[in-house]
Amino acid sequence: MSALQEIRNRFAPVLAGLTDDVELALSMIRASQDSKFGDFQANCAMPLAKSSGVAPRELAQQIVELVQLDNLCEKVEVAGPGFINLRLRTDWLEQQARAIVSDERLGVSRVEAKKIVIDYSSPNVAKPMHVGHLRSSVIGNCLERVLRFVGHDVISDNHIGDWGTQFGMIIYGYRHFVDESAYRDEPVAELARLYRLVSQISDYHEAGRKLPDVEEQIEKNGVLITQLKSSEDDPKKKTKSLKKLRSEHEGLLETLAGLQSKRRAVDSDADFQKLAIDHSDIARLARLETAKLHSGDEENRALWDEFLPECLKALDHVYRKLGVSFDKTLGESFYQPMLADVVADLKEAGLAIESDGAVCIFAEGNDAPFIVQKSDGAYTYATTDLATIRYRVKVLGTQVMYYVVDTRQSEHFKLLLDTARRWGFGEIEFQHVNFGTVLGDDRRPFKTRSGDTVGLESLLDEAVARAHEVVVENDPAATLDEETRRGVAEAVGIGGIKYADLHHNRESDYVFNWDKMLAKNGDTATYIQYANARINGIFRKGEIELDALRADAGLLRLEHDSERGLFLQLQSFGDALSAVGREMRPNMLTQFLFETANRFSTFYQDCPVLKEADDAIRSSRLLLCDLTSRTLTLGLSLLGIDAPKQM
RNA sequence: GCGCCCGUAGCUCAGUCGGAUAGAGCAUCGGAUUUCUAAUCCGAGGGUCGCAGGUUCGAAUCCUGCCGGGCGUGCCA
Repeated sequence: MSALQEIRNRFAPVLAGLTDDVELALSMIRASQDSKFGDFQANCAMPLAKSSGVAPRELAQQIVELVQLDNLCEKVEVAGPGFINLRLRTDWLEQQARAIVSDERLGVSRVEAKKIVIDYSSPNVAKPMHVGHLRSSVIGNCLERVLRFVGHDVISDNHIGDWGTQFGMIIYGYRHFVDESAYRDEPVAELARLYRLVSQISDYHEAGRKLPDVEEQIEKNGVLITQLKSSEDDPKKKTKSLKKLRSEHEGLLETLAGLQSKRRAVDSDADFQKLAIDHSDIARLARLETAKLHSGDEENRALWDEFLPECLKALDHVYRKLGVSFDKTLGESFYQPMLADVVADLKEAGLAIESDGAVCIFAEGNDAPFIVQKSDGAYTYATTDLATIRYRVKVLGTQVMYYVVDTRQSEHFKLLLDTARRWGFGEIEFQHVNFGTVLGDDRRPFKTRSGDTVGLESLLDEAVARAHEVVVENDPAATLDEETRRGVAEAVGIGGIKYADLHHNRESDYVFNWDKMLAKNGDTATYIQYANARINGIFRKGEIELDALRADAGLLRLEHDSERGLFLQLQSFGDALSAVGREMRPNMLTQFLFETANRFSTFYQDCPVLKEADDAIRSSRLLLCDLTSRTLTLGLSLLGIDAPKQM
């Protein structure tokens, strides 16, 4: 049990006599932000004073006198308007260490288990994964690990898009453009090429159709701007409309550039151009192939059966590099047979009605409908999502569902979850665990120089390659062999990418920056990994037997400020993890680990370990090192990051 | 038009059920090393928390208005 939990337990009976909402009052006991106020502070006296009619400081004093803290805290002060400042007795802290040293879970207790499905990553198969899939995969995987560690019964589910329009495109491509030998050698690469080819031709024609429109709009827009400039409107209003028009203008120019580049990609190559012209109706025909697949056409179904395993293999390849795996991979195709029944059920329940030929669900206070069947009879992802919810609850027995999905889909999830509640799943706890966009230096969504989305696999490879350079640079004496170096590069590279993502508040957009994520200093994975490597360096150099050390461990001695500060941090590991699980925020774990590594580095500077002459102090420090290493290693592993023993 | 989100140090960001003098990293400047790995440590400077009101003992945090930016918005997922 952490010190914070212990303090809260001591306060609970006293606060129960003062308020109905003890939990709320207890949540106001927290670690002090400044050590001069002690280790912990209770801020509950001020708000409680209001209802009880006693002066806050006086109430704080009364609470202090009633709470049984004798063996726990050394001094208790009432300060300011009614803060209660607590400082732990060092001998109490030293006692705690015993329990943690012998506990594999490092003193982190388990919560009451809930059956949770966490839905993340969810790429479309047959298209290469890109940087947009990074956040969902990394955040989702971290939360999965944390939730499981704190004791929940977790199922991770990769809800892949394996039944969508991309298969029509691949089928069309396969029928017309396949390179047989390339397909035999590397089916996935060939399928990806076919997908890209078909979408390029399709985009080419679409761009051709749209170009005149966009050009016309730009012209109109230009005229509007000129007119507005010379108009006699209220100047404030004028500036505002002008600004809006200009930003629209910029948007249009960007669209125009995009369309022109799609045209150029084809026109610049005479053969390609000819091919495109020969397949001018490609978009419609590809859609037709999709429709045939969905309506049970045998040939298309056979092709789908042939392609899908290859696509899954390609995904696995990336997931292996990323260190991510799933309990289930139940994609759109899995739910496809259930969709008709879902719509029928929704209609019967009186939730879904027909509107403009589509079957829609309207939510109160929302204009946009939730469309579960399009006017052409096809189902949508909304239908699939509802079928998924029903399956997860009825078949898997799920109590909690988390969706780790881009924040731009908030509207969809709002409607989905509202519908689910009205459909009879009101008892289920749903949360859209939303996240922001990965941006480039230009603050636009992260793209390559040529404007393409960044492939996830190449991104990971580049991270490892860059990390390898850093490893070599930092090991001029070549004390590490090449295999070790590669292992470190992998841990540092992949870890760097993951950490950069996880240490931001997940709801914020963030700017992708190579130098920062692989930097040796600062709030990075490397810094934390390095702290751990140094600890293991001590063990290696001192030839320390860890099992023996733990077995005949004496008391931890926390005499030096940096020893005490480090252990105080270590014993709050469980507090950090429960915060992550409660808020679904991995950055609360990265923050904990950074702070831990930081305090270790200070301790390392201040307190010699192997060189310490006093045996008791020496072994106490070794034990502290061991606890730190175990905490860092476990903490990093919950982020999905490796912790090399040497680097 | 409507809806949602954001605006914190030169830069990148924490700060989420209101709490003490608003924090970190980078960058800048200064200091520490015959090292238990300097991929380190210690210190300094740097802020009208977009603006203006309001609620409160107390506001970066809650409410209102304004300014600036992003995203979404009926048959794509």
